[in-house]
Amino acid sequence: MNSPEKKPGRPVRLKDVAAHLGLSPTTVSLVMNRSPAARGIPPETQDRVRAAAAELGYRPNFIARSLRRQRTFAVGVLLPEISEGYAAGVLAGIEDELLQEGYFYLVAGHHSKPDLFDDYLQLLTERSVEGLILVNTPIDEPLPLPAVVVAGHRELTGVTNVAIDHQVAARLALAHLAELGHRRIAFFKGHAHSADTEARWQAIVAASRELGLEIDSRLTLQLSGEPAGEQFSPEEGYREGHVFGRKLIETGARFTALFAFNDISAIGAMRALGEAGLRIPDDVAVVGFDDILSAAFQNPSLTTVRQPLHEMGRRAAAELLRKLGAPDEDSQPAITIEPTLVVRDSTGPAPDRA
Amino acid sequence: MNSPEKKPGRPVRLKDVAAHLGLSPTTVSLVMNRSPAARGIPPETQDRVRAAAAELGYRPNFIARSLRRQRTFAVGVLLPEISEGYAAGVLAGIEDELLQEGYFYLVAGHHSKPDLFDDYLQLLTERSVEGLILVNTPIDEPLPLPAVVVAGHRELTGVTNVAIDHQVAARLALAHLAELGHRRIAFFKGHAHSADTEARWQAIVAASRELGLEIDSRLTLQLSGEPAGEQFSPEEGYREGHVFGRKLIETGARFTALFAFNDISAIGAMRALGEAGLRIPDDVAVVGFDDILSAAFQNPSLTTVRQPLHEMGRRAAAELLRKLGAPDEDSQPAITIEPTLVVRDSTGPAPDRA
DNA sequence: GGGGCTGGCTAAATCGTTTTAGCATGCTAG
DNA sequence: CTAGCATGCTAAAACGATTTAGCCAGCCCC
Repeated sequence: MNSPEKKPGRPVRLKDVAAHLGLSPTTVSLVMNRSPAARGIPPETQDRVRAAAAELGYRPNFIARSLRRQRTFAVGVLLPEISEGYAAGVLAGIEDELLQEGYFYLVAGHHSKPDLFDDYLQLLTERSVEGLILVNTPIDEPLPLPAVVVAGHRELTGVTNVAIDHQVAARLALAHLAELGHRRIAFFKGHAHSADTEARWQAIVAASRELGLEIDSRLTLQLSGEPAGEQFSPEEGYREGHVFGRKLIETGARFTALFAFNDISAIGAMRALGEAGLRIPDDVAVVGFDDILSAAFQNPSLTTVRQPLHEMGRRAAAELLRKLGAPDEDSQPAITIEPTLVVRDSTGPAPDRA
Repeated sequence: MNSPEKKPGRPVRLKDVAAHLGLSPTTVSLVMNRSPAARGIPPETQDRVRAAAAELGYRPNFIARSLRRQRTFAVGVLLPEISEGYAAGVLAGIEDELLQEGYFYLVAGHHSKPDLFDDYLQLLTERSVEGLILVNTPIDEPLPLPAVVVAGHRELTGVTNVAIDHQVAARLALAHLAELGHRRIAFFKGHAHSADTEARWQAIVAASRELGLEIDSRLTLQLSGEPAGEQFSPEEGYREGHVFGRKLIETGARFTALFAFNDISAIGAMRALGEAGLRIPDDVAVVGFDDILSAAFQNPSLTTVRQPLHEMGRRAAAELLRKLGAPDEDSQPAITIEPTLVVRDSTGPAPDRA
């Protein structure tokens, strides 16, 4: 009733509409596309064309159109693994932006295998995607298409890198702790293979200086993490957090707060601290990073720095579309996104507030 | 060095290869596609063609090929929201299967808005996807393409529904509890809008009968959950679990175990029970459903029924491809997947084991 | 020496659009 | 009366492949 013609017989083509009206395909095409060349076609005819198209249920064939116009309105997305949380969050943002702008995207998960990575790059270009978004995907060669990288590991000329603003992240977390009176803060550094590790640590060092905090190297533990290319396992991270929580206590150095590299290790550490008889947040305050789903469900719930994954995806997609629209302008090398601090129950006043 | 020609100048077309060899495009095409009609072309020429293609870096244009062959090797995926955990898990499975078989997919997240849903269906068909996979997406009209549904809400003729085997799920959980000596078990039923609610409850009733367990209606609470179409919020679910955990205690009816509808509500309930001074698993055993990431990180870690989301996605994709390959055979109306029980620390022997 | 066959290829149509170049027709202006 | 110019359309060539229908040369055989 609501849609005029839904015989699934076979799709109506431009030619059918033209024949039905006794006009040429050219005319119908011009009208349907509101082409400037349709200037010469009187409004009355235009209405007839549109009416017929609607009546017959004409839908232009995107494939044919793509071939002719050399535009696919599709971009390729490369990521390690869809169900990974980080990638899914970013992808959701990418999707929102792209669909809104009339684009679709093709996704390929390379599971961190470099050879698959190249294969998929091939397949995507074969399918004529117009640009690429790489999420958490290391790449050294220059890319054959306009590209934007989220959490890029390396700087590539002409490729925009969308990343979190580590300065802000570090300041948010440390200012929060400092304000609560914490002076002796322990840190988990990221594993060496992660792109974020070094930048974040530099930011922490800088923010500490600003706030007049001293960093005790005995209280700075580096997560070993998974070797690059291995299967990402959250449980591993949790276990390591647990082990490192114990290690912290064993150092004997006094600390009243912990800023972990991510929520997973923070949760592991909370468990270890609890087992050692320390109360959170009364004896030790804990701040995580990422704001994964579990963070809110911990006991106590975890204060953490939230990465706005959705927005990072959106911005990455928007920047790519901008590039596609204006290929000649040179693009900014980086877009940094401001994280936010989600204060929950794992942080409170320092016990030795003097 | 490894790839002969990577001038990004402009892509090499079939015609270029033909010209370079002094042959016709036809010949090159026949050879490249290993078409049966290439029978008449001597191996020597075939080798020359392939060598030239490799040398020039020829990659067939998928768009042109799709237009001519009326095959896109692409399917459309409709889901509520990518970053939703459930959907992401299923999508990862879909992806694995499809990429392996040389297909790509276009995803559209409709955010549970029925009008968006129809729009995207249009857009996907316009892009000539060959089939559809709907994840957790309600639909009443028949679909214009071969389709497979994951967690379908309704039966549709010709559409295969991939779903978890609720019988097995209920038996796994209840047998585990019964074996530990639990007789008085509380239940959280799903909200009325969920497709799984009714099927699962029926299965629970049946399994209880098999195991000789009685269901106490006072201990059976129905989650109100989000109204259909609202934003899915895990925190809501957690809060509701918390409230319902308290309600259970307030009923005054004795129970030694809880089988929740999902992990989120189980986690909320665990918190409430703990706050009421009950120890888990010593006083009350708790079983969840889904095995979300957080389940493993709870204290105590949560025993739960795991839905093999990845496999459900794989099976859905495989079934769709089968349909595409053999459109005439009638397909099975349903594929049920066996869940597994992940035993962790939230379950133990019943306190009143007599 | 001519019909038929085989081997090795190719011309041309086709998929469903977009787009460039231009054709009638009628009116206006000089 | 005719050049010029709108007006309203269309023919045909793309886009880059696949596929059908055949062409031509040479050879065999009777």
